[in-house]
Amino acid sequence: MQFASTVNNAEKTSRKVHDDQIYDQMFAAILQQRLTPGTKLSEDTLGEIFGVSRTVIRKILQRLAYEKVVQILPNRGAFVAEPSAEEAREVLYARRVVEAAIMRLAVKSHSKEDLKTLERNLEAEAKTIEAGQHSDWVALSGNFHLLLAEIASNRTLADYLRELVSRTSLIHIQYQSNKIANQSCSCDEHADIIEAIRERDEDKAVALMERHIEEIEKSLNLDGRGAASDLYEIFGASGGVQG
Amino acid sequence: MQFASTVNNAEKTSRKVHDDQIYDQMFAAILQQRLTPGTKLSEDTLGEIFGVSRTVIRKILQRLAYEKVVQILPNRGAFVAEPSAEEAREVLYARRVVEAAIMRLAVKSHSKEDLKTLERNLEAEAKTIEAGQHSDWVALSGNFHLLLAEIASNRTLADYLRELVSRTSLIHIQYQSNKIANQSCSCDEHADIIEAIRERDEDKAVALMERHIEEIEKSLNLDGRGAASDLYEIFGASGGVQG
DNA sequence: TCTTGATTTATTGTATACAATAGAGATACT
DNA sequence: AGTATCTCTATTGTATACAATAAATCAAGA
Repeated sequence: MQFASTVNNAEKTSRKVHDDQIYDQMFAAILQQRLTPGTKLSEDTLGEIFGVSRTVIRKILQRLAYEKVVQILPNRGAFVAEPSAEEAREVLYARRVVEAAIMRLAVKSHSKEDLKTLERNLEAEAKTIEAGQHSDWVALSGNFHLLLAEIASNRTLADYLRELVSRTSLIHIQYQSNKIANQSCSCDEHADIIEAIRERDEDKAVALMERHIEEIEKSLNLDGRGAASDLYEIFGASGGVQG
Repeated sequence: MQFASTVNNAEKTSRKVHDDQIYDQMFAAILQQRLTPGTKLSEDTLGEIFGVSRTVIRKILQRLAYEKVVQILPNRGAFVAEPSAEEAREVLYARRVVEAAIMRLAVKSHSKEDLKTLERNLEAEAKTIEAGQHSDWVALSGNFHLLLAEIASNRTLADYLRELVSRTSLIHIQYQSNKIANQSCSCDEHADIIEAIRERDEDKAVALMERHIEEIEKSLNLDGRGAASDLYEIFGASGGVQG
């Protein structure tokens, strides 16, 4: 599966590409939940796995840290990020803002070809839902938003959105509530958005998108204590365990 | 002069701080136009200047590159960025979007103390204009916007704005037109914005901010050929020089 | 004289060696 | 037994050595 704009800049020198391949693998591993929040990312280990020295691993970790997907603690090393509930709310607010702007641009400037691309993505989403391939669906769902950013053709906003989408994936992992029911709704919401774009109804498309992101936020469990304190819920609110 | 949030994360290990000091110096040098767009940033030279190895310089250059203040060309090295006219328009559009959102938050959540901070900054701006200290004014003017981001207390948006403001400084250097007259107006525009915030008139404050950023864009010379082709203007549109 | 090509040189890219730090574990003491 | 301190070890942070690349210089030919 190939998604939009995984690699950004990179004039294609054979060496640079190698770096980006490792980056892509780590990035994908985190978003597909094969690396879960809090996991230690040892430089030596990663170096051995990918057959490169710590030098190049460190560079990649710093990039991931800048994108807030990884957290680097001085003298302690790198860990898969564990976004707080507050950070989650910030990210979703930022997404509402950025995606509304992208939507206005996309509605104005989209071509028929763009609509087809969106529809192809939508079909793929539907298939993964039917097949119950959850992590594939998460990726495709994020990709829908990134496609819109590409259509809007504002590189700056697109870069921000890419960052926000990947952070949202991490947030989903940490704060997914049991009522995942309305995640399948999201597919319909995407369909409605495509329709509004086709009609070139800017305000409607923006409203739908804002509502869509609100739904995402609602589907999260941001109110209780954070994931770190979940032990209280897990073991019930009662007193001692050994007593 | 100390500006808002130059250093972001940095748990204060003595070593980490050292890195950030070098980063701050380079960042400031670029924004104060002591390093102009296109300047080569040699790793060896910078290492000698700051008394560290290339390792740490490379890390800093990569961070600056991620912030789009520096451009890294594979096997060629790092250069102070030379934003294109298209990039300039993108950045200013992104600013309009991000700052409108920040403004809504700031209007809602500001304290009296915040208003005083903004007014102190405004006074400092006025002084630098009187004294004709142009580069100081540019810095303070940018700082006004960063203060608003702090008041809004959405770290994600604040980080984006910080990046956008520094890129705007570079854009100003490359595309400043001769009609710098309305730059002094900006000070008044800031004053109006503070007033709207005090009145807690959200829509008015947002409208003023959007207009303010449009003014900034208007004051730039984005329509003609880019800075690279400026030689044509400089030597006139005529034919040969030697003939 | 201008262009084309090979050679040299300067600079970046990567690996590795060494230094500094933090955490784990052991030991001594209360 | 529990706590505090010390030592040791594993890992990160930094410097440096070496490899690879690109551009600058120089030479040769048209």
